[in-house]
Amino acid sequence: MKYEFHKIEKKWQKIWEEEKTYAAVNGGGKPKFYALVEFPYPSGEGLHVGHPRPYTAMDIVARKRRMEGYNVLFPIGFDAFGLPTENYAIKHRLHPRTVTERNIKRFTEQLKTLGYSFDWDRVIDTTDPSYYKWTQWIFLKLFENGLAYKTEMPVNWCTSCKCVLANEEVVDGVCERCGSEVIRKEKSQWMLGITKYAQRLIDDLDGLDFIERVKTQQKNWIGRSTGAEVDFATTAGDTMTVFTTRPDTLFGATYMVMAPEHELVDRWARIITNFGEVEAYRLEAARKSELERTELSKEKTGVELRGVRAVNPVTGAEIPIYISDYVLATYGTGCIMAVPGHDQRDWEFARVFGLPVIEVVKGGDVEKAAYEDCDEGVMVNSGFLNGLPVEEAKRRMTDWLAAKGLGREKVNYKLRDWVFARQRYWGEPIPIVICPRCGYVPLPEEQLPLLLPEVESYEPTDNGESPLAKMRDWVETVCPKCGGKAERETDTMPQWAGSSWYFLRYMDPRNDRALASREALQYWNRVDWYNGGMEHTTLHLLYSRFWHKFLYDIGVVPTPEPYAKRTSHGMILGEDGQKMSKSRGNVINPTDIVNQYGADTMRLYIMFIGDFEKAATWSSEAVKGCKRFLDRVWNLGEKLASDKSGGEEHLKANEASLHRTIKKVGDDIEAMKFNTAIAAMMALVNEFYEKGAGRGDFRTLLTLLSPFAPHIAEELWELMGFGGAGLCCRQPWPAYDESKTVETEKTIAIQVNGKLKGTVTVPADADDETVVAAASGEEKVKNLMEGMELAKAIVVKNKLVNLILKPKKLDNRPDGGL
RNA sequence: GCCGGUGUGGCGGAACAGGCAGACGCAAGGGACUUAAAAUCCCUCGGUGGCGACACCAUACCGGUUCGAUCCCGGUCACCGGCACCA
Repeated sequence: MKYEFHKIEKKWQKIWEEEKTYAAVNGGGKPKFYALVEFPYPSGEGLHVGHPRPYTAMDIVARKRRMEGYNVLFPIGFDAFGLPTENYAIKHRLHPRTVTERNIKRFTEQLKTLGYSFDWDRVIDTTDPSYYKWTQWIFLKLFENGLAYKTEMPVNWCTSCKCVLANEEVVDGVCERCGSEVIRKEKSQWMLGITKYAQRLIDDLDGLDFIERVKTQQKNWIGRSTGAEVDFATTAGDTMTVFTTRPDTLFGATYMVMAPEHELVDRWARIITNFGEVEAYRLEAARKSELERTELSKEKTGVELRGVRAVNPVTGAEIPIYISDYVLATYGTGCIMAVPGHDQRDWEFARVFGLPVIEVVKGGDVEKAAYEDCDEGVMVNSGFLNGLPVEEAKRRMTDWLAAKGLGREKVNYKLRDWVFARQRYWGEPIPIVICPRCGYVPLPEEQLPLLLPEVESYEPTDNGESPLAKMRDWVETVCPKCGGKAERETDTMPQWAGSSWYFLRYMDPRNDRALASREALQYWNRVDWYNGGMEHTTLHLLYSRFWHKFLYDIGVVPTPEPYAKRTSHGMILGEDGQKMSKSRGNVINPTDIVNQYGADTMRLYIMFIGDFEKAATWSSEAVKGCKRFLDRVWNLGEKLASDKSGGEEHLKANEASLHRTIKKVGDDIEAMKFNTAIAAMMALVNEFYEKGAGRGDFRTLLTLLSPFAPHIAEELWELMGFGGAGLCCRQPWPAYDESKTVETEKTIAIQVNGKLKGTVTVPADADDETVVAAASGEEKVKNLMEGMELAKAIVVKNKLVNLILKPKKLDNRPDGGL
């Protein structure tokens, strides 16, 4: 009989579905384990070969945990709001709902052919009103707690999507999604106060089992820096407060710079004698897109504000004030003290405008470049700081400023609040009513979900308003507070909203009274192991940690952190080593591979392809190797099945390898070294072919293989008649005996003077004398020892012996020869 | 520029508390079985020299520590990822 994977895979998928083999139960005596993968965006292209890599990996982990006796929750769902669907719907004159349903159906079918052990009873869809009701509910809670607010501010505006973007969505000055130009636009926006959580988002990383690069990337993104705020008096009477990480260099501050947008510029409009010139510069800066602003960063530009000067609080000197776009309005206080001697940007600006450069830290040559080093160098030209090292000077100056009431210690973050509104249709409506008398009024909870209205056209508008704004009978409503005429908020939430809490919904997906019951939240507690892409580190992963902390603070969830462990997989590249894309024509469709070789081969290959954490290049040729391996397993199984003894004997010859393989496969799964786990099983099968195998040996192999290739494992399990009606995936994970993983004899390497000369077989754990004697007895070593004596022997137990030889002293020669 | 990471056969990749470099697989070559092909099975497979048992050179490059270095240390080069005028 041939290995008919099509028939076998369909058969077992049907059985698992009917038996609900992998359904999780909320409660019971077993310990719980929550394994999570990032739920897919159901795009029109269907499943991508990038999906099966993390999904198969976590499926293997989930299956192993079940065999180890855990009650496993391994859910899946769909993150279905979003622009591609909406754009596709517009183009084909369909409703986004229709498109979404069709895509979800297709994704579901494709995922099912891969035999994942998802709990299909818990599937969620973020666009389902019974789901987004709770997304809206969380928004109301954020609003209630002052963490959702609306403000007028410059935002990133994608010219093609006609929609604002979060800072995290702007990459290299262009839209992360469509690659179009992003410009700055002044707009009234809903914001979420993630910056209030900045410190906790850094601190709590310490207790988590996240891979290191995720932690550092999040820390860098949040970008904490400590320094001081310093107040500068001005001749206009207003105080200019700046943030600096180098208060020690205050004596070297020779001028000030403000962001062009800074409000003080407006306030001083009448005092500034060259206001026309200033306005012109401001207009020019505002017109620049993100891209231009970063690209044109070569030469510093700016305009002095004539008529106003600032006073350096330590020197008492009056110094000029400039505006320049190298100072960001959104960081710190929007203005800086410039220390051209010790900040390269200030140095460049000073050179363009011929401003004085004062050296206040000795060690560099401020004529040639700014000297920024903090570790070496002592203070000069700095009054009471002279002679101090930099770190000490920072402390002294901060204390001095605090004592005088001119400054204070300050921590700043690069992280900015989260722009939480999109001017598009296919997203969660924001449940807020704008009342001319009461302001922003939250919708009462009982009115949730606030449904998306049926709209004729989803076309984005050019004036920056959501398509919902055109739905007058939806927009016009009454104020829940005063009952007067009012309007609904017409922006929708960004795609990141639904995915910021989805893992909680899986715990209790059909609950209509809460996002999940208290018991369910308590029971599943938090995700034990979450695997996902590095590209989500500063977006989804950070956002969802923020939401979770908020939910913890208001007593909804029992833990301050949502994920105990986070790992990440590398990308699958096309056969040409390039990122897969339609335009390159190098896209691999996993369903094609399943049809040609079967799901088990697909699963095995995607895990065997290389180091899980690194990018890997797809090879259509190499897939065959995994298929051959399964063929060999199948053929061996058939042969053994014909033995009707029904016994489960083990061959003594396989004992050590078998125990070693159990250990290796188990350890490798935990370390996500799936490629070497598979290699170990391949080696074991090769050994079975050489030495033969007992039915018991094969039984163990099947249990090890079943998380990787579950269909063939079940079929052979049944064919062999193991475990009666019990499925292979219900068997306990095999145990190994450490003492049996060691061989009784070891082949060790012989080195002479550090060079490999051969090998010798000795009993395991043989002592040094035995090893040296055995090595010295080897023919080749004997020859090399001719005329030499053994100076030293280094023995590494069970591994190697190194004999250090040197020429024999001719000690019978008479001294001096006299 | 800053912060991470990675450089190993024709290819994907193993081996890292310093201890036989190249597991496992792909491709390639040879052989067996076939009328033939596919499939399967067996053998070879880092480089150079030699008929040969063998010798020498090889883990991006240069140096160091060590009995011994792909691994540790110093320097150089290349590639990948993240951040990027964050004061």
